[in-house]
Amino acid sequence: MVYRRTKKVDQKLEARLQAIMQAAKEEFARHGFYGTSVKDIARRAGVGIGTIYLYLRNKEALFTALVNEAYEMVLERIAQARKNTAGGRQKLQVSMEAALAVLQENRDLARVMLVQSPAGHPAVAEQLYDLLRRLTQLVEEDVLEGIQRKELPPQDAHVAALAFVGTFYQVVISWLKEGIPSDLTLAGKELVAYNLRGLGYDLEGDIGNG
Amino acid sequence: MVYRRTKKVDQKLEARLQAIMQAAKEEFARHGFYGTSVKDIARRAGVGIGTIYLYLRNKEALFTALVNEAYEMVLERIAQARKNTAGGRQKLQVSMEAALAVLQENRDLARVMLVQSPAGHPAVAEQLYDLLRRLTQLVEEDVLEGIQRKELPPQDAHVAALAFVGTFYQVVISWLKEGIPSDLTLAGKELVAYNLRGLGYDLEGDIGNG
Amino acid sequence: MVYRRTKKVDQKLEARLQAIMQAAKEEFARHGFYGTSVKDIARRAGVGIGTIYLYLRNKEALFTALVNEAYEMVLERIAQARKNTAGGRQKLQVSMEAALAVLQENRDLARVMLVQSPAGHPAVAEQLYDLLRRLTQLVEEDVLEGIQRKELPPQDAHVAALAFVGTFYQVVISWLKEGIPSDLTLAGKELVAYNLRGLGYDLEGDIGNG
Amino acid sequence: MVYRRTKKVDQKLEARLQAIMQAAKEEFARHGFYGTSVKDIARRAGVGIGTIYLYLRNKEALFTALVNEAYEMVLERIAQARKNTAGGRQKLQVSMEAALAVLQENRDLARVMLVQSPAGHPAVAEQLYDLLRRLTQLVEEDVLEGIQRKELPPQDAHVAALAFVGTFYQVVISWLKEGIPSDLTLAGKELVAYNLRGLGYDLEGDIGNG
DNA sequence: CATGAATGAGACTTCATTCAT
DNA sequence: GATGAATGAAGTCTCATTCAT
Repeated sequence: MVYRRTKKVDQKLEARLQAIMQAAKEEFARHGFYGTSVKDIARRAGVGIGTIYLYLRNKEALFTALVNEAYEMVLERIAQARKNTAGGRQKLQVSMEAALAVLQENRDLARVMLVQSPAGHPAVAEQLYDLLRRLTQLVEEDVLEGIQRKELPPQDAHVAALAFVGTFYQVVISWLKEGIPSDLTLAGKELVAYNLRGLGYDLEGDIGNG
Repeated sequence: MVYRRTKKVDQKLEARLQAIMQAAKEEFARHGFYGTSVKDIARRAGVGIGTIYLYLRNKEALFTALVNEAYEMVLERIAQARKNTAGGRQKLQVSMEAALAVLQENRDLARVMLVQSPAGHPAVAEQLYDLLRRLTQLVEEDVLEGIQRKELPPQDAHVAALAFVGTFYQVVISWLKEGIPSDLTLAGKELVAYNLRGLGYDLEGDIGNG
Repeated sequence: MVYRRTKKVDQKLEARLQAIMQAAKEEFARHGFYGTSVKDIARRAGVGIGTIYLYLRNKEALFTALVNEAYEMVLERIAQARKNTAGGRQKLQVSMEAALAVLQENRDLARVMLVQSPAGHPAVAEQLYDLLRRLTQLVEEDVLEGIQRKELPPQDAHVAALAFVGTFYQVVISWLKEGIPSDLTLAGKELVAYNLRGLGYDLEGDIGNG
Repeated sequence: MVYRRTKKVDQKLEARLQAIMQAAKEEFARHGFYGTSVKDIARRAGVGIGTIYLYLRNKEALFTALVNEAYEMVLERIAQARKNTAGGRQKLQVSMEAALAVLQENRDLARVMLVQSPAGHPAVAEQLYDLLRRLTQLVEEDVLEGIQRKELPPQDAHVAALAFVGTFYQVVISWLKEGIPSDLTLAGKELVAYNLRGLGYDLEGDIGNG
């Protein structure tokens, strides 16, 4: 009798993987990479230790997978938002809002990626920096475009982009660690203004129109 | 003659402590807290393992001491700079310049504190956040003062302060990890402009005067 | 089929725990607490080092468990013997015999408890003294009863009880360390006579009847 | 100029050795062999660590020396007492009293020898057993003599001697650890009676005459 | 003679990963 | 597929002993 991979079996496997990922997310978010043992994750996921190794190569791969999940989630959400938007300034604005929204919706994942990630294996930390690099690049392109169109004064676009991303990073970290600001979306409005001003956009009379 | 604590002996002890701290700084900067073993540090410092424990209580204390060194260096340098300066905007400007200068002069220490610190024991990571908190508070006070004096438009001073600090954090991280911008002091000029604009200062005609 | 806790598995686990306890018993009996490393025990038990920590919290717990085992064995055996006996003198007599019998049957355990125990952690040494205290108290009660019934002359019951217990302690130690007397049970007969006389019982014509 | 070993120098050396021995006595008495570090002893003696090694080969030798001191003190005191005494029974009696007296006068030393000694290196523990062996032998000879003279009933003299010594051992341990009996000399009277009766001496009308 | 800084062997313990069931 | 008992490498830290000062 041949073993047949039925849809039901597939679903069960998928569910199990999700349970593991969810458990890992919660444990890593709270105790970091080194403070979390594989046993902890297995217990929380309600599976055996060995089972985890059926789904993930090792502990580092598990951590990497989570960071990657957050990574792609953020980028995709931003891409989605930009697709339906035209104009450098608008693009920047919707990007910021999208990023904050997705992080607010996935607090544990955000914590893993932004707070705990640097604590993991260097290779894992690299992922976070890669994300920040891509975000920075995105912003840099918009800034360059703005400069070209004379919407923005001449400036070092790379430094500006880093500063831009940095404002978000810091606010999100504070939100994750201190709970302040309590509402990321609200704080986002302020951030948008800060950064657009910072870049040199003329906001006369239209703050908050976005 | 009995063993006497001569000036020469004292110097040697001090030198040895410095050798250990320096070795630790380099190892931690490169491999992080968990990626560095006490043995590694001992070897690099050219001392026995046990020797390290004559100077520091344990591995965590060694790490803490380094972060603390950076911490105090940064704060003191900023305090010094502010002491001889009047005016909210000027104070912010010299603070930024002082912070960047001291970090540029102590790259390994900066790396330990900013990049590797979150990876250490939670207690150690807390130190970094404490520094960032204090810097944020400093900025927040200046911002509030600016708003009161009508030099700045009304805004959420806390979010603004976080954003302000975030721009520096991100630029410094990039400098530490990518080497870009290559010159922190130069980038500082851009950052100053970005943040003063972001806060809402009117920079007409005087960008770069600081 | 999933991993199931079958009877066979349980037996194996129990056997392994016993192997570890037995190995520890032998090593501790010969080399004491500080003279025995966990590695030694693991090697003798034929298991990995880490395995020991699956069964016992740490080295001290392993030692404590052994002393406790001996402790309870002795007390239970004495309680058993006294349950079926009436009369102060008879109770003392069967207690002595029971104690000697159980020690003779568990030589390594006796060695761990009586010879090596004081060498372990202070907390562990305390267990031995606790046992001796309880035995002394038991005897003291019997002595007081005998005095009340005028079967014994007035005397310091506590000192008498200590002396009583001391005779056994010393003989057992000699047996453990020198092998003399070779037969504890036989020596017991002499000890019984010695102590009953010492306490002041009138043994005229009935020595050895017990 | 030749260095001359004056009496004054000799005295100073002797005093230093005594300070070390005294410090060691106190530390070992309280914390045992493994619980006491050479540094502890040096600090208490008010000398440098290295100085200890000028007087004693190593830590074990220091401990051994102390046990030996107690050892010889006890034996010598007993010998002294027996020298001026005739008669088996009297000899036993004065021996007991001498032993208790010397222990009472040297509580720390007693603690090192009786309580902490088994905790030290096996070689050190051996010394204690050696002392007990010699005491036992002494008693055994007296008992044999008593039997020969028909002052004592026939019995296993070795077991009797062990029992005899054991009563003292236990009472002294209790005194050292619990402080009960509070007065060793007083308890000694009871012990003497216990043991003489235990051996089979006829004490009619003369208890306490010794 | 005296000192105490320096050393490193060795002890305990943890935990990621494997594999027989 | 699923499990968790078993493993042992590797890490941190202690402390008896040495030796330059």
